[in-house]
Amino acid sequence: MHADGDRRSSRRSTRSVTLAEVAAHAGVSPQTVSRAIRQPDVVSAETLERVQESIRSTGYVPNLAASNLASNRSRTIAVLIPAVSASVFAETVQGLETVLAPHGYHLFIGTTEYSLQQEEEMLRAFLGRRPDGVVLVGTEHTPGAQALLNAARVPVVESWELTQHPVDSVVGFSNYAAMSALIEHVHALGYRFPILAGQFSGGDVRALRRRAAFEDGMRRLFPGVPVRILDAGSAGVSMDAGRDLFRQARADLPQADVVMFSSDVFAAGAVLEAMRAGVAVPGEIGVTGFGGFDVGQHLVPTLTTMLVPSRRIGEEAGRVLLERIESGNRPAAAAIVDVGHTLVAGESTAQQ
Amino acid sequence: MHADGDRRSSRRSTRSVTLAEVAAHAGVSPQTVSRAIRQPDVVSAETLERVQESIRSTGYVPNLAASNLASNRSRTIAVLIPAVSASVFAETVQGLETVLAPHGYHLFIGTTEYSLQQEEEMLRAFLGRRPDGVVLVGTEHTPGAQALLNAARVPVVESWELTQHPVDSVVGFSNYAAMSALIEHVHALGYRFPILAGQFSGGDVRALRRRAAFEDGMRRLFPGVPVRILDAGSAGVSMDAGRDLFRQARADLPQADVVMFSSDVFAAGAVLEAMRAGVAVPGEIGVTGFGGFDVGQHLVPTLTTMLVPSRRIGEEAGRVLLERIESGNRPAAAAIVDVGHTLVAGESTAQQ
DNA sequence: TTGTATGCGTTATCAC
DNA sequence: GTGATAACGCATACAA
Repeated sequence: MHADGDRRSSRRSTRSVTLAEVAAHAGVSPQTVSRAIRQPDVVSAETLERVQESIRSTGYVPNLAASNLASNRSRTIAVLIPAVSASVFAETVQGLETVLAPHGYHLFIGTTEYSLQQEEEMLRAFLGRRPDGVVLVGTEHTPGAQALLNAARVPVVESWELTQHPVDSVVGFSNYAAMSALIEHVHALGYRFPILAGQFSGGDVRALRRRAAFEDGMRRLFPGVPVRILDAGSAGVSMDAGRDLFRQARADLPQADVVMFSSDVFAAGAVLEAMRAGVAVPGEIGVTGFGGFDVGQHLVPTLTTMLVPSRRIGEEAGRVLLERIESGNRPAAAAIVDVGHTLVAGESTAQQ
Repeated sequence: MHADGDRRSSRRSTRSVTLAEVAAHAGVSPQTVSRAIRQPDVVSAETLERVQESIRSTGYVPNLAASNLASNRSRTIAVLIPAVSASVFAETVQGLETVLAPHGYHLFIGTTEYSLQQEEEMLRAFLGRRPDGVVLVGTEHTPGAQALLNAARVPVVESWELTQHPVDSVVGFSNYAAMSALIEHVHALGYRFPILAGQFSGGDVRALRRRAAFEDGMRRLFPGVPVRILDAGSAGVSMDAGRDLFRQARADLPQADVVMFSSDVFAAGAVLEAMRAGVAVPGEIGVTGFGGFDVGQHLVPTLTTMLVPSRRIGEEAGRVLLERIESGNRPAAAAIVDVGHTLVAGESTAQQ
């Protein structure tokens, strides 16, 4: 036993104000200060006033690491996305933040750069923070990541895809169904030789799903037509790459009458390249995108695309997490939320 | 005193593996496990091997909240930006992440929605996490926020602006100088009646700096020419708003021969609206943007703009933080880093 | 309504 | 090279 109240300088490194100091200042016990903060209505009015005054004058900021340790709740959500600078995921993060911040949850953001291996590593590091929830992009993970998630006993929301067997819950849409709907639209317009262009070797699993839908759609709707796919490699999703893909399509596959891009970013680059090169879209060749980005709807011609509710994915994921957390994470609450997708019939394709 | 090693169920809520359990499994003391993780070279080879094996087989994930509490280091950086979905700040976050993640620092992201009041509130909440560093956007903060920052005794990097008197360090560029350079370029091209269009009532302090530079530039370079500014209100920065601003400019200020937008997003919307409306840019009217976004350089015509190194701001901020943290945050290390800006003379303006 | 005792999982200190 | 012990700052259970 030792005398308390004084500062033994042995370990003390921060000079930040502690709850105990506020208590001393207010002439009450630490417990009362804690209560005054977290359940103000349980404390008498005078005491509350005195404590609040002490908090103000001492400049007390509660140490959430200590709170976390003691209460085993971190009020933290770990979010792993392929890249922050990819605007679609930024929208999702914004959606999460909008829903979670008002409830006192803060977001840890990490980027995987489309690598499942890196996802596992970041996950391991993030789980050390004992988050109250985890949000991932995609439904594919390394066995190691799966094991970590299962062991963590924390609500997990996978996103941007759908599966009947999520780790826990999932909020997204079917990339396969969305791309299928798009190629059906192209077929209905009377196009005869669609090709797919995009980036399929950078680790983006969802792009691969869309490619599979294109391939299956070709065989189903365009029997006899060769299935042609242009791959930008792993150069990154940029308008520059879209421009290059479009040039390549014109040069190597002149028979194609519509180029379906795996992202609006590529498609926008293509439409602008077409304009610069004097190629009429949709007159000479049709173009479709994927994503429903702002820029596509302002282009001349506007883009035919598949609109994906990026922000809503974040909002729904946030709601699912809150529900799971509040409910004490009982298994029954697991959810599969399909946010759907919307075909946008723009001017970059036309009835043939 | 009590017997250790067994689990008293009274408080225990997590069933996650603890360091002590790993120690028991390996037949060593907890301290040795801790060392094996953090200073592997201090532990004997056999012990190290045994501990690592125990970590693997138990699935141990260190609790960083406890580590934080004991070591008084959180390996956490608090980042407050106006909005995640604004791509420029997402780039900055990406830059921060790139530099900091390899050093084991994780990012807490919060959004202020361009409100200084909200910045203060989020800051208060974030400081409770005891971050090892703080990154803010802008050099203007509420007195309350200033007080919090000073009391926190943590490296702080302000960004996206410059000042001679930062709270601590600052990484950015002069919005005033950048806009001044742009209007000088417009003047050199022979334009006679520039107007400014953008959003100046949404709380974006940096946009106000640019507006001030425009106003001063007008008086200096275009004496006698009325200073006209179109404000989009607080509707948000979107291509839609850019389109509307352009229409308004054509309708209300037909004498203007160049519209200077406060963001490339507005300018891109304007250029595309001009195309749709059959207005020749730069033939009938010139357009400039601000930011140097990807889309602007692919438009037809390409955008005359001021390129801002968003990502580099994040990278430099990360480096400054690392340096400050490693050096024990001694005041001498404070830095003022000017990342500069680059004029991009595009096709949307022409010699008159 | 308020106070006391104790544990949360880790690291720092110091002894061996 | 390894271990025992005492913090770190707060929240929970229980007592008063």
